Amino acid sequence: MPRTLLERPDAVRALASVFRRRGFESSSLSVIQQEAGIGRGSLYHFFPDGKTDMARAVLDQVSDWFEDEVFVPLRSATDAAEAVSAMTKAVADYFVSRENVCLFAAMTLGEEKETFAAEVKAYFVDWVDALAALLQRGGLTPEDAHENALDAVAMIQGGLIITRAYGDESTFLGVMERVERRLLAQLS
Amino acid sequence: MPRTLLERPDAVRALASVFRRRGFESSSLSVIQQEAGIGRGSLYHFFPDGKTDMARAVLDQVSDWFEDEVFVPLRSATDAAEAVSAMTKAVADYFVSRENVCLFAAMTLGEEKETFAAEVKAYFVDWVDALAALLQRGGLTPEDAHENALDAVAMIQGGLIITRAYGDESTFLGVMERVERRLLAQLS
DNA sequence: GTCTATAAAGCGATAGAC
DNA sequence: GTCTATCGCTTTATAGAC
Repeated sequence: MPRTLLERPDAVRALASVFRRRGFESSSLSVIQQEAGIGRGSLYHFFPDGKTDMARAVLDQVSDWFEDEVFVPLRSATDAAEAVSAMTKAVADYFVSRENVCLFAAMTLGEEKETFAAEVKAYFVDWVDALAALLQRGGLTPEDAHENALDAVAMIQGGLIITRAYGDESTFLGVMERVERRLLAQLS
Repeated sequence: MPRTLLERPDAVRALASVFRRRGFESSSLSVIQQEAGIGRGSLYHFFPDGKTDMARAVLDQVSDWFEDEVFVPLRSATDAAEAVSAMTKAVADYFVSRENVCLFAAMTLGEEKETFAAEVKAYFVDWVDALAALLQRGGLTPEDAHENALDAVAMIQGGLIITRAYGDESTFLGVMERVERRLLAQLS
């Protein structure tokens, strides 16, 4: 008899957690089976093309979250300062609750980097461009807006790396505070 | 007869190049053998404990380079502004000539992250602390110095990620320019 | 939709000749 | 110091019962 009946989105969430904790390449199917609590049969039922399919589904889910919770709010905001604060808060909460790992950043290294190069590029382009457009609406020149947006996203991503190296979550929160402060300073 | 007689440092350099291009976990011994041009027998002669030994040797070599070319100059500098410019130039040249990959950052994810956690932490602590001490000598408060140092290293590391995602080297050079400019602005 | 058993390939590591 | 052959194990993926 089946252990548990699963919805695909639940499976994707469980996979994402395993990939964040162990990395994509060292998450073997045996490990995934154990740590996600999903049998091999179910995995290949939901993801017929195997591990690559699982990675794609996970990246899609992360991408959807950022689209809804970060990029759309940035694009539709009228108050630039308010939108900057909302973004830094949403992003800080997101990564703190997800092992301080950005799966798109992880995909810029290793085996699967060519496979997902287009998706990874789109993620960062969408983020930087949405933030840059907001900063421009807040009064910055196109060049300043783009540079400040790119630097902010870079600082967030680098902050995740250093936070994992330090093993100290407050490091990331400090970085996020200063990202917010620096962006707000540009708007005033 | 032996194909080529190799010195260990040459082998380490070749390994580093393979690890940067393919990542540690997807560099199988067959791949290493082919791309580094070192036979299996030689690899286990130089690195008796296998892949972990190879990774340790590569990280040690990177660490030595940063110690000599970045950390020591930062610690011994008297002119803070000059030292900031020297650091950003050295670091920019280094990563541009090495596939825009920081192997220590790569080791914050995946299989071997526990194995090298201490070395990885030491690398980032040494870098941030050496830069913070310099900024403090340049007139910043201890708190401001440490925050600005950490943010600079984070921006560099995040800049590498976005540069790989964009597939465009000039992105990294732009980030490095602005890291330099921001640090110099603090010193004036 | 989930299970177990198994196939085929690749893995890291070792041994022993040269 | 380098080579090749090989061991034992794990890997991804598949097949077929339930």
